[in-house]
Amino acid sequence: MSEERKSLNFIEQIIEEDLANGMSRDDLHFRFPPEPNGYLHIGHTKAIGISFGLGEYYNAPVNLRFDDTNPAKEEQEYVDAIKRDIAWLGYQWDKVLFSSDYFQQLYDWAIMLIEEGKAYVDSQSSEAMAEQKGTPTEPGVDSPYRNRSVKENLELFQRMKDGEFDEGEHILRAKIDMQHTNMLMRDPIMYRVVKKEHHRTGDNWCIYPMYDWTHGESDYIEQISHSLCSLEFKPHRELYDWFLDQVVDPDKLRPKQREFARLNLSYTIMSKRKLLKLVEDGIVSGWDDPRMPTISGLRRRGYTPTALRKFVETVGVAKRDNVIDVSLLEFCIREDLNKTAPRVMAVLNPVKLVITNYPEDKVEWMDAENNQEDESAGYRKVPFSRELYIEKEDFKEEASNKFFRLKLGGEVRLKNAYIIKAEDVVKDDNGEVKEIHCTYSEDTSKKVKGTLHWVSTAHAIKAEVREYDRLFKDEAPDSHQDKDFMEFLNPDSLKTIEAFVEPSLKEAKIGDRYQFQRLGYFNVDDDSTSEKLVFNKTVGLRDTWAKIKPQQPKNQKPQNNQPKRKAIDIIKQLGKKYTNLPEEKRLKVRAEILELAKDVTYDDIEPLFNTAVKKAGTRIAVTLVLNVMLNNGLDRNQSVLDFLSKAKEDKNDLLVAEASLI
RNA sequence: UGGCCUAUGGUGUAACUGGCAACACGUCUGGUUUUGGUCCAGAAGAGUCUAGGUUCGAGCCCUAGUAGGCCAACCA
Repeated sequence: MSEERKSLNFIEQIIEEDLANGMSRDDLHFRFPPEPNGYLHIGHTKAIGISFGLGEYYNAPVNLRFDDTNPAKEEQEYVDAIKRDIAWLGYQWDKVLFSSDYFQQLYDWAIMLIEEGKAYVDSQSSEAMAEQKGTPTEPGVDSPYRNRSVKENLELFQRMKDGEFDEGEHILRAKIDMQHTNMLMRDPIMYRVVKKEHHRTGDNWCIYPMYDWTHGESDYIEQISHSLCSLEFKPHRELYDWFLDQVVDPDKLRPKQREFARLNLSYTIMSKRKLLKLVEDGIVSGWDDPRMPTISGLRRRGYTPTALRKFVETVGVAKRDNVIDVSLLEFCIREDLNKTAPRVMAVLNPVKLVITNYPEDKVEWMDAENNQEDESAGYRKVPFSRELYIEKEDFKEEASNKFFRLKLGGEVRLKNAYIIKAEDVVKDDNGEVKEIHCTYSEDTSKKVKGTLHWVSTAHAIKAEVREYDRLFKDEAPDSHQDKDFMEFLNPDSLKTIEAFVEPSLKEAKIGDRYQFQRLGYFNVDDDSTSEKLVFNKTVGLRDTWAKIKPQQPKNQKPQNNQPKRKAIDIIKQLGKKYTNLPEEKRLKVRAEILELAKDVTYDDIEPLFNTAVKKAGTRIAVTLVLNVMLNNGLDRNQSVLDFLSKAKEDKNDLLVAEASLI
């Protein structure tokens, strides 16, 4: 059987087209080019997934190339973190490369451009040049230095390289067109003087190439076939191609830049600059704070590579701006963890439960299934005794039938143990429930609606649990022109809880992931020690109870009661397609129109008498409506008669037939 | 007084390149269940930004609008 044809995204289509037009599969070569000036975030995961995913699919090499042309911002720490994150996601690069590897080649090409009269040294202030550059709506003007002699340019550029000038004194520009509609083509800067130590080349260079001059040529040097980047680089493509034109050997592969829409996630920010601010201001504990959308943050939070890869795959690749709902990310991590995470019991907000008819010093070790989704996961033992902790929210003195947890006089099952019945409560001076007294029955076969998790007070281990909420209160915190994203910070994004967990967790190691039954997925945080267990809440379980709980407000979405569409609008829409429907469906639509016609007024229908002759479908619909209306006593005025007589002479048989019925 | 890109249920992506608008998330029912989880069955929700045009037939092609995004760093 032929496998179901998976639809290709537009980039895959471009590649398939190239292949069909004679490009060899062996020529496919991709790259991921991060600047080592920050940590990778979930948005990068999409870019990584695209290029590395293509590499996996076509079995083509993918280079990891650090775009390190700005020594002022780039650091080794970031290089290491980026490599760690990509490897953790499970992708394998072919070579680790650096744009700085190509500084000499780039310099040689620059000399060539100067000699060909296609580049010149400009010696104005950046302000003066900005002025001359014009605006998107106004053309720029030529620099007074634009026509320096080749000899002078060569000499000045040499002296720039030799460190004879300070930063800002001279720059090298490509000579293209100051009137160009694309501002990037208005004599873009190729080199600037920067007197800073570079993390790899040290002080070998005092001049550094700009992004545009570097990127395409690096792709060409590495023979990258498809250079994929995000949409904001679209205008750069023209310049990318211009620079390539200057150096490309027609016998060699010429790289192609294509752009896709970057990933945006609701309630989060994705700018490295802004994420850095959160780190520097101490809003979060670091780049890997579990609330951060960084890959390292998500890893620490308990996300898995599988879930992240599934997520970017599900999100798709296209060219329009998008905001993905965090619920999709949460779905992906739950889906993975549901299959893999061992179940354990933990009580986050405890209240004491005393089983009055259970012997004081008795302990039973109950069998508990580790993961009902995975038979090979096996069983463990959990201690049961007279005094337990259960969740406060799992008990109410009285509650409606909808609440099928524990209430006075009611019965519930204790997971992996017995069925209990609440008999009494002990309260403190403030009226808070301190203890729930209950009795148990050894008959576990009985049907009860609710099942609670619990831990034995004598055996429970104390653990710190960190529960996270979104970092920002706004759906799109950095999209407000008038407000800074920092204004939307959620002050309650971290909640630290003292919890009780079952004793089997004593052996839990950093990074281990669990499902705390009925609560959510948790993993052991890096801060955890043998003395003090620390858990992160990765994500809660889907909670349908939480959705029905708010009994009073019932704040339904207002959109739900959207006004009904007007009958005539539905008829117009049905009519539009009428003539190309198969007969069976057409008859159904016909009946529908006749029904809707009862709600149509003459004022609704009158303007449609002028429908173009070609729109047979719409005119049939009008005819059907008229039939109903005339039967209901509508006056046969001249407009109606004209419309009908024209309809009877139409070349469309269906229309003639309907008109003749009147 | 510009250039380029984009426009399909609440969200994201499809629609074999012109033939009854599909899938996932989310939402809502019902069933199973020692997790109000999972799983299973089902439903609602768009008529494809607008107006013209081409065509037997348009979400796909053409024209003109409208809306949103990107472009004026010696950043990438």
